[in-house]
Amino acid sequence: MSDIGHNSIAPDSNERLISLVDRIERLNDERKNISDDIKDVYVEAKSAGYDVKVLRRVISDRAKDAAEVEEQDAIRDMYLKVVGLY
Amino acid sequence: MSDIGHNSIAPDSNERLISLVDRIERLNDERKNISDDIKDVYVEAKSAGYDVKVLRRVISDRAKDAAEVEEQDAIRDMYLKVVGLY
Amino acid sequence: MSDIGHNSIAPDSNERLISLVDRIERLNDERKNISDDIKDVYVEAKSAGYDVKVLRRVISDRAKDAAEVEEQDAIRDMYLKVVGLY
Amino acid sequence: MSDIGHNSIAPDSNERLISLVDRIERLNDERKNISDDIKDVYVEAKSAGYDVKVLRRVISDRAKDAAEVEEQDAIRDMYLKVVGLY
DNA sequence: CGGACAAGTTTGCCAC
DNA sequence: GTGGCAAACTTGTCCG
Repeated sequence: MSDIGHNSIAPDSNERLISLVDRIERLNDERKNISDDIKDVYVEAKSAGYDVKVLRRVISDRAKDAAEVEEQDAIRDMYLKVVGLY
Repeated sequence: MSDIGHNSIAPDSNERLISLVDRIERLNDERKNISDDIKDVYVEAKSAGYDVKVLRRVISDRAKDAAEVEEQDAIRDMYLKVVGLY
Repeated sequence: MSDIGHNSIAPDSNERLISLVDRIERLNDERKNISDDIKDVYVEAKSAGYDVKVLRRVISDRAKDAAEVEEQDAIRDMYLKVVGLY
Repeated sequence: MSDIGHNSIAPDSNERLISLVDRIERLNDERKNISDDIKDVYVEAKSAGYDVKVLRRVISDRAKDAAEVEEQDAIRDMYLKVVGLY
């Protein structure tokens, strides 16, 4: 009886599994390299005198749509108005 | 010859070391419990309809002094003005 | 229409928000105090001649070992589930 | 006096800031594409009948095992240093 | 919506 | 003592 349909261990072949693992691991490596590149750019920004923390926030804001950013800012203002900023 | 002053392994006694480890581990546990309590309060806030993400931001703002919050907001506004918010 | 369920801004009352903020800030303070206590114990350990870096490692290892037990059980269960030996 | 070194707001020029933001956003996009590719491979693995959760575990374990080698060396060095056996 | 995974922030350590 | 580096912990996001 075939394993297919039983959520089994080795539905196809060992080679298939090895291939999948290799591909994922390779992609993970690529992604990590890009993350390192991003880190480098932030270091460069810092060297140029920019405020990295704020820069991250700006990047994050641009990733959302403008409406959402403005709404969250508005909520924040309301909360701060209620509890005060001390 | 005494071990003291040699940055040695067992400067005093095993009991002393065990006591230190126990105390630290107990404090770590307590700290974790408080972290869990904090998490619970945020869950409660969410249930009450508050925006948890913004709430975290407000707590964080209040932990800093007002001047710093305003300065970071100002920098953010400048950056966004330069690159735009799209 | 009620704001509840819409990720609203001021769902209940100012008092509720103030209460939540106070509780979180109080818990944050408690947690910080415990962190300071932990720091103190490490200082004491150092005074007693222990190597703090190694001591941190020991604490960390013991915590991981404890976590590892459940972890290993989870892995075993997962693998056994796949193998089909319930 | 120059702003550089003061965590300044606009240390160089608008073009510089725009360039930095563009580069980061481009890298973020690349990284997201790779993440999507990884996702696709997992979907393919699932289609082939593999248990994705277990597969993730295997990938994770292999990464940890690799890291563990250096880690163990570091621990050994640390402990040996304390024992005084250089 | 809850739990796994990734990102970001903070904290402690070390070199200067 | 300070500032950069590394690691721990917290927070946010995404998938099931």
